[in-house]
Amino acid sequence: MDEADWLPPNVRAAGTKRALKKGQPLFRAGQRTVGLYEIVSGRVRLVRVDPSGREAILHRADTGDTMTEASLFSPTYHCDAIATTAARVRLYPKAEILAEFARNPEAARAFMARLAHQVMALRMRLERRNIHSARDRVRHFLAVNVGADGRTVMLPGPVKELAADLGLTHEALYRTLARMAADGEISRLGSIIRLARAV
Amino acid sequence: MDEADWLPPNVRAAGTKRALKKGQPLFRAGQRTVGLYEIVSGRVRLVRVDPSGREAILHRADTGDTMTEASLFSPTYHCDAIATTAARVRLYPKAEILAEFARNPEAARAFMARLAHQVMALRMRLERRNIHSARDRVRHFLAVNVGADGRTVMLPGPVKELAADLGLTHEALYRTLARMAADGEISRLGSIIRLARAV
DNA sequence: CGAGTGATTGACTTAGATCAATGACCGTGG
DNA sequence: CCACGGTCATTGATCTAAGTCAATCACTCG
Repeated sequence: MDEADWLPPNVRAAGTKRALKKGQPLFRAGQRTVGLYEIVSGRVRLVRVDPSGREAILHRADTGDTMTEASLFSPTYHCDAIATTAARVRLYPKAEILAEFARNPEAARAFMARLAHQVMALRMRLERRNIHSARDRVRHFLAVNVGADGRTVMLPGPVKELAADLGLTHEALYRTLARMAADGEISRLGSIIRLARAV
Repeated sequence: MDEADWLPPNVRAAGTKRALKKGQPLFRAGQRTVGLYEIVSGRVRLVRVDPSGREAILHRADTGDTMTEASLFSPTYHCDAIATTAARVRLYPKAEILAEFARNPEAARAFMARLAHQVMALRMRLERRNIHSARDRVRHFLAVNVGADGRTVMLPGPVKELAADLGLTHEALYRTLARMAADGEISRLGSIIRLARAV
């Protein structure tokens, strides 16, 4: 279930662990790239620091995520990585990975497939963010995530997390769900949402 | 400058063109996947249609974009593609592409690099959408897109397009830029924005 | 020249952010 | 075994930034 499942065993084996204290940098812009990182625990942010010292967050990687995929194809980092919380990370060395891709086309294929799926998923989330109304954003999420029966959606985590994913405050999401339930559009059983497929 | 520049010549050569009328489907969910599409002109949307018949847009591909990268690794489509406007597309056949990847590691590498960069860019745009304030969203965009001098940002297109990218109405963006200029935070010369690096 | 598009600004409205409070639940350390 | 601190879930009240509607001007293109 891990994000790094797709890695071939010998690359996995070459992984090395490292612990970070909160606020500690993992790497800095300009340094030579070393490989693919997997967040074992904690959270790491990728930031670009502008000359005036302010941070612009490029990405937040959470427990289980991988990051710096693009750095495999670039000699140096273009942003800083800083531990947002205390964190443990695993590094899969660039040389190992690229060598494995060269000698094992199946590994390359798996990586490509993984990246392509990420692109697809990210585009979809971005598209969802183009929807202004909270309710329609929720509808979009539900439509895309219905189970095989076409009526049931299992929330992957707490509602608060979903709210962040949708780009809403948790309050706004609670209210929206409450209103949708009141209108009979959905019904809720904890983290299971059932659509009223009448319409 | 094309989105499909990275394609090796023999795959490019295998491309076949097709014209679509507005509203015409390019493919439907469930059909066998055929390859990578490049939009030569016009616009195509990827949609999932829920049982009640409403569309949830997964992605909008514009002139110059490529789409269906993930379909290279899946036997069937999981959404419909429909021409939003009259459009011309070029299809690079899946078999050609995968064969090329197998025989030419450099092509595979280029594709991986491309996907990895897309993932990075998409994550960043998503991160930007997490910023609620219009002004901070603009600041994020500027910080990430400053030129080498650290002060100048060239807008890639019309302001309206940027607004869409930022997830703002164009009015909101015009106003935000006007206010930032009034406050002396930036100055504008047409599509060139210069930051006042004082702070 | 007129149609179409981008740029810009004004007035008004509203959806969602913010601030705040409460109850349920859960692990855990004394 | 239970009290306490933490997080999630939920709802209320208030405020404001951004959306919506609308108008004007400049510009380009056939």
